[in-house]
Amino acid sequence: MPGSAAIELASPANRTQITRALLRLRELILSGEFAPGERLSELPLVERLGVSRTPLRLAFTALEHEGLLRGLPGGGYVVRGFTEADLRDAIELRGVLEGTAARFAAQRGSGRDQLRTLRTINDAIEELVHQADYESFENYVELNERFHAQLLALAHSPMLDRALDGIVSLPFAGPSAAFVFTEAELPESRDVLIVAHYHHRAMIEAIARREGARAEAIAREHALLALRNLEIVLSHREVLEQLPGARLIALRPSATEPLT
Amino acid sequence: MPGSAAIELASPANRTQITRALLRLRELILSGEFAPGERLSELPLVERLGVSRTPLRLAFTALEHEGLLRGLPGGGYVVRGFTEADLRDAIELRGVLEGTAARFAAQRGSGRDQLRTLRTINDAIEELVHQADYESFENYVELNERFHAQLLALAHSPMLDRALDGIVSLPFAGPSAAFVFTEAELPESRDVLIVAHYHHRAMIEAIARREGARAEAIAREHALLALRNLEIVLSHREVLEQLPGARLIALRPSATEPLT
DNA sequence: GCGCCCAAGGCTGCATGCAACTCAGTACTA
DNA sequence: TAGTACTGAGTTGCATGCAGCCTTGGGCGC
Repeated sequence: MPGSAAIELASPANRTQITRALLRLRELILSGEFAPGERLSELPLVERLGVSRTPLRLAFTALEHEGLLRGLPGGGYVVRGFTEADLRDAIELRGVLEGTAARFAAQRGSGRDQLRTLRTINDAIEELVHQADYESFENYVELNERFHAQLLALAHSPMLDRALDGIVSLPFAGPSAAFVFTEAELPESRDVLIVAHYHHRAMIEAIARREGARAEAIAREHALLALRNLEIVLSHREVLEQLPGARLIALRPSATEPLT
Repeated sequence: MPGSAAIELASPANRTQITRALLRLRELILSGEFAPGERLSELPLVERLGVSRTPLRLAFTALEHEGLLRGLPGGGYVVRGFTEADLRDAIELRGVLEGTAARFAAQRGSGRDQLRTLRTINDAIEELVHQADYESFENYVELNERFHAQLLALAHSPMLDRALDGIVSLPFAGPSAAFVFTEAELPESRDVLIVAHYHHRAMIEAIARREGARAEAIAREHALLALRNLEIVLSHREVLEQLPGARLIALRPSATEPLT
């Protein structure tokens, strides 16, 4: 579940009623339990989630800032829907921001051992790229997330962390979200992983050589790879269903099943 | 007060107790009433703001997401401080995102009349650039904000809006924040306005010609202008005081007044 | 004298009652 | 028939009481 661990913000302590409500509610929304635009009333959810209205409201506001809910002028919240254009923009924005992270990393080039960590992660990825079993894939996703997290760490910019959080918290915009289709063993899957791994290597090289502009360009192109994945997913409806929050996406009429 | 109107999010209706608490509390924080790292307790603020604990807490969470407060693991909130590096990064990130907005505008080039609106705003700015009185300056700031808002509108990207909101909501990162020093009539002020206006014109031209890369580069450089302003402000402590949220900034020792 | 433990105060997390607001449906009037 | 005003249900906004947590200070034991 990408993005679920993104905005923890741990404002009040964890394992509170707020956290309970937040996790459960986010799960319900991403599972498509509510239709986009549907209003979420407090009282029905109170008994459904087993928390009282106060923490539930705080969970609402958290989800609003996270982008999954939208506040109504007269009070109350509705589930937010996304268009295909939103998905594309979110992914491209992630590319822009990760590109900035890569550039910062190259320009500032502080942590020598931090860069080594990045290399270590990527070496581990290399061993998985050519494997086809499901477990390897799960490991790949895990390592891929760590790679991107480490890249961000190399940038040494809390402000950049914040900005990227706002994008990655969306269910489909994380660095691994679009890989879901690989699970379905679509034929295009293998090559994408190889290219992605090449991007990682090139990025590391550019950062090590302090080639900021190149590092930025590669990171952007790397995200566009996810965009390509998304196009594939959008054209395979049976795979799309596995994408978290798929029910929140308003498909273009052309991609929609005919009205029966 | 840049950024104060940024995240309205109008979640619950306006003119509520939450809004009252939010506006007043933000004002108090930006005015430097609380030191960075200082803990904000609910009860003292309840009597000070005249609202009860419930809306106050919601205001806390809003300010946390806005970036002015930080939640403690054990509960409670502290005022967040910023380093000079944070300021620089925030401004540079605004440049990156506004650059993306300009590129989107160039690539998508939808609204012909929207672009005309941008031109109209900039024509109005042109008449003010060479005036020196205070009223003109206020109008300039107003028009400058509108220019940047309109540029964002041209991008037609709600996701981009969101990302930029997260940056601009910071008190010193808005497109006009660094212009405060002009009020103090520092000698460098005039030329900056002229260059900024040139950037605006070049941006419009690039967008009209669908030159995405150029539009992006100009917008980035345009933000770096604010960065230069910031450097000037940071070296004039008497002007710095006028920057909203100045008391939240941890100055480098070199720029700090000697320990007396 | 130093360190640990205990207790008390203060603070936040949570639940719930009350009030005000919004919206929908209906009936009445022009 | 169309428009308006009213009423009612449902919902959210707000305040406050209570309970549990963390912190801090003092006292006691080693």
